[in-house]
Amino acid sequence: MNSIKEKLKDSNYRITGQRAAILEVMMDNRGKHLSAEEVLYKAREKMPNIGMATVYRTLDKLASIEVLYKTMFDEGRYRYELCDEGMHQHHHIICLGCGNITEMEDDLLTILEQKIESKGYEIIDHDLKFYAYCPECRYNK
Amino acid sequence: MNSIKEKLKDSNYRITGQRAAILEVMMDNRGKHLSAEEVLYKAREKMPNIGMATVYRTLDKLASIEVLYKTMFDEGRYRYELCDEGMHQHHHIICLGCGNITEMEDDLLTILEQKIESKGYEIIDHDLKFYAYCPECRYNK
DNA sequence: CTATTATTGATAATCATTATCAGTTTCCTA
DNA sequence: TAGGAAACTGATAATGATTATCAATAATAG
Repeated sequence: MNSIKEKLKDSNYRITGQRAAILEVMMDNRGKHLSAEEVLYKAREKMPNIGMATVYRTLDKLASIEVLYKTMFDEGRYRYELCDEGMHQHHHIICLGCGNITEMEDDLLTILEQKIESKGYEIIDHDLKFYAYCPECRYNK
Repeated sequence: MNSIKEKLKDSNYRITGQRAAILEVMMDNRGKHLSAEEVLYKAREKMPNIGMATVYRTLDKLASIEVLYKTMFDEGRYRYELCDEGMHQHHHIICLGCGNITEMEDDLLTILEQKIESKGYEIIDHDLKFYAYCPECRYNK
């Protein structure tokens, strides 16, 4: 939580009411993957006049200083989640039935990364998604 | 190559001039990841009047019978590539410098998948991307 | 307190993709 | 082989998410 404030200060980023509201929304929804539209509606509960342009701008800004993580889950729109510490090695499981996204921690990819780096690449990040049926949807198929 | 024709027949899929052109484009560009727009322009070299709606329709149809593979690389648009045999276990390395996408074969994910399945999930597919600097871009940074 | 600068919301613009629809082609069957 | 049902096409309009524009407002440094 501290480290978020540090990141904000480090990037001479003016903390306004709307930005605080958006940050609050993201912190209230730790672990969830919200679309810009979802953030807009939730933020309007705290600040009714907030506009969608502000939401997009703020989310992108927060992603650029690594307070948020911005990903596209093959559905044609971006989703945002709060960057936790230890967030580096986390993967997503997307349920093909209900669409829910859950996370798993793991660190098995280092072997693969070493393989790639031995070919001269410098790896910055990775992104691993599993498409699956969750226990419930599997049962109801 | 045969298996493509089989897939087409199996899905009572009418093979027209435009579809042949699009398939040709994809086969000429084996291993590349083309956007719909790129396919359109390349297909127009073979058939000048082909329309973009046809390209989208055909690409999606080919993806649905697993002749093509449709993915989104975090840039807001879909890309298509020919499904090779043994395509199942292949991952993408996206260069953050030049944007080139290369592939690697591997099979280390089965361990992870077993872990997830032991929790009751049924895994259908996965998608692993590495964001990196390729040897050349790394050198010129 | 005031000038500079960043931020905001409304709106229009953009970009990729999808839907619509009338005209055309293909295929099946009589 | 003709004729009709069904699939396919291209042009165009519509959609949905995101980005750009711009005048008005708010925050900050001096």
